[in-house]
Amino acid sequence: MATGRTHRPATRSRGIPEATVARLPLYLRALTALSERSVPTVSSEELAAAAGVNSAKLRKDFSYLGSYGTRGVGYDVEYLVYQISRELGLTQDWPVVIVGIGNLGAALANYGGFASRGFRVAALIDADPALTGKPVAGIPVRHSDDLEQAVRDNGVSIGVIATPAGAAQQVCDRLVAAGVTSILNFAPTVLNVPDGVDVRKVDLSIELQILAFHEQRKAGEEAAADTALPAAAAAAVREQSADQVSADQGPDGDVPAVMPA
Amino acid sequence: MATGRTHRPATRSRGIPEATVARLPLYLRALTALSERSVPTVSSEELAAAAGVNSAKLRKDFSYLGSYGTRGVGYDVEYLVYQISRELGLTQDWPVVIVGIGNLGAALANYGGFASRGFRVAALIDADPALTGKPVAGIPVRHSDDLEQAVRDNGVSIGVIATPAGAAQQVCDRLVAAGVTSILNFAPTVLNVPDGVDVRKVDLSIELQILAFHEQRKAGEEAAADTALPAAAAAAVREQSADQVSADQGPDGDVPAVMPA
DNA sequence: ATGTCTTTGTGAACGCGTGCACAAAGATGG
DNA sequence: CCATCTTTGTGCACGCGTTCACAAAGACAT
Repeated sequence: MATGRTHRPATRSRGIPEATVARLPLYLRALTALSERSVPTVSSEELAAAAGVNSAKLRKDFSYLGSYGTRGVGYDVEYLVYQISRELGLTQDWPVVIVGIGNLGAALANYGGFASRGFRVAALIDADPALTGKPVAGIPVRHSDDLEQAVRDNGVSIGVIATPAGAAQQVCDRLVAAGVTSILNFAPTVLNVPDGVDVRKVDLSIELQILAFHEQRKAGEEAAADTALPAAAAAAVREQSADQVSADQGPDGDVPAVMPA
Repeated sequence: MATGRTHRPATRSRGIPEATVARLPLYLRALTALSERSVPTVSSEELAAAAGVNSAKLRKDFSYLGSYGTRGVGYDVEYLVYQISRELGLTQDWPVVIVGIGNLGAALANYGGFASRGFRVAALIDADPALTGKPVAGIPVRHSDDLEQAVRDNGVSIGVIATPAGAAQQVCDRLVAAGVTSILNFAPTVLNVPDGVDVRKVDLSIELQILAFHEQRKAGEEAAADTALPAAAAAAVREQSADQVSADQGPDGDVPAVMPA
């Protein structure tokens, strides 16, 4: 989900399809669970069920990494965990900086999944001077002025933006200028970044709207009638409802934002 | 991102492609911003730039909704806001229940974007008796025992799961049994749901891992050398690194979880 | 009215991702 | 050592989504 200005050709780095990369963490999670139960091997069928995917798809995904299975037996769990971890770059340490320590930012800082798998919260940044120095999840919050310093000192290449939408682009620019090349964006805005910088978007509002769409479809097919409402009626309803919509809209574009695409 | 057991054929309800539905909220956000600035019309080119997509794609997306543009002029902003809102089902009220009021659940409850666009937090649920009755974002937390009651009384059809992974499936089952047919899942688990129930997954850990993958690619192509490491060396490194990986893994599968797929 | 200019709406081609179905590979038992 | 059985790895076809490129439609000026 790179949202850059220029079109990025679905980064198939070294031949591994983007869709496959997106599923590797899923496999890894399932494999880790098996590993903890000391299960030595799994078949593609079993693992696929655990990961919630098709077994043929899983086998094809693994085939991009190499031939790590044994026919008639399945895959060695420990070995596969290692291979996928290495492929995802999880065998190294990834210092991360979180900008915007509001409700969401604090939740992220406290997120346990952060610490595991090689991700380490190197710094917390917030523009509010009242927060400066206060520890969140055991890490003292630093002021925005220290952003560049924090990024450079820790060799941070991954930044998380959890600020209000209005500040997101500016924060993004500063992160990128300081050397960050991957951004996880929770602010409800489209970020413009130069080539070579990856952006992934997480937007709760969008997720809910998509669910609402399907919910509406499920709830009433009888509403399909006024979908094809005549032009005259549509024009009539236009002003009335447009006002109504924007009226109770609230400050949507300014909330801290929450989720993925 | 329906993660059900059975394969769901990419729900193209009434002919609107899933990919288009996922972009509609993006357009809506851009249009709302224009509306607030009292801009009367936009061309597909301008709007596409604001939403960060290709203009041809945007036009095709809109063509699925109908012919709402005027050639030589563009699209009427207010009218389009209304049409998209209606298509997404945002003209009606959507009561939502949030289960699991930890760091993340609380952040979600406080999320401003919730209130706008027709989403209303109808109830907060948590298993911890210590939280029961305490207000979060102005809404008193109710105990898990009240889950079914809360869903039924409010006519909730959308549920948000922000519990630890271990509790997610059980909570999911109860939500579904109580009548919920759309679920936004923040727990790092694959949820099994019956047909007709939509699940969207939001998983911070996965997003970070995907970023790490690309980051690794960017950082070193010289590491490509040991990618094709000989079988012997691979086998040797196997145990060592496998142990290492699972050792500093931490309780990953149990954290409250955070994001999308 | 007529011509020009802008912008939409869409036909068609292309590429990626998915899933089927099967051959090859290896384990296992006799 | 051979036969059988299991499970991987993949060739192939299909369908969705994206993009190009252009004809049709309307605005606007003369």
